[in-house]
Amino acid sequence: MDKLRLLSQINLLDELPEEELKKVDEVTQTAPIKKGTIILSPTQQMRSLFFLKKGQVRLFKVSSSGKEFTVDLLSEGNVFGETSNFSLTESDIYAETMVDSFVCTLTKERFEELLRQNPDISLKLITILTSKLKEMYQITESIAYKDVKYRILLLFMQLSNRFGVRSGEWQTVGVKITQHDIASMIGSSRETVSLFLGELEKEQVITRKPLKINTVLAKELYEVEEG
DNA sequence: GCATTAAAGGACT
DNA sequence: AGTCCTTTAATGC
Repeated sequence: MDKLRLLSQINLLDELPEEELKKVDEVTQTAPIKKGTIILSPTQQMRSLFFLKKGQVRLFKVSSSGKEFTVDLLSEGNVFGETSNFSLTESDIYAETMVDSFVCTLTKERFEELLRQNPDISLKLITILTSKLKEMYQITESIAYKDVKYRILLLFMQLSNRFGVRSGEWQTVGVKITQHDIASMIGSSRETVSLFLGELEKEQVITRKPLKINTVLAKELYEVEEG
């Protein structure tokens, strides 16, 4: 596995010149991690940041009654805790690999050093965090005021914009996701998600295998329900 | 309008 | 074969 090439695929780092990339490479360690592994939990806090080189990771919280709320999905090229660990507060967040993955670790100190030396990376990090914040605002608002069908569409639009591939009016969602995952991201239940996915498929707003969303039809549905 | 429960079928390893 | 994922229907808030 070409470590350097994988590093250059980290979206935060892709603007780094080669020599800087090599420096980063020297202070990081890459490890293969099997699907379903908890790599971060409230009880085993790490003082490092993670670069997800390959695979998919889910960040989630667990309520006192044992229910999971998924905060974020991460795909190849993402850094975490972009959203959790890097903020000073120790948070009760779990990170679990959803597929077999390659994760590389970087100490917080090294990462901060990297930011100081490369203002462009800092700016890019702000951009990433800002757009994530915007997404979270949308999701929380939709949980307060919108129905489940709307929330599913909103989620798909967000995932699709971040991870998907566009071809005309159709966009792939771009991540491997179960109905339980969806439910845990929009504050719903698996069964209800199943019901509405069925409806959305009949209405031809989405397709499954592969999971795609028709952005035009989705937007129409937004407007109807916003009125 | 949706969660919950239950029950059963399908898919993955 | 066993676990995980999905679907469907009934019930009640």
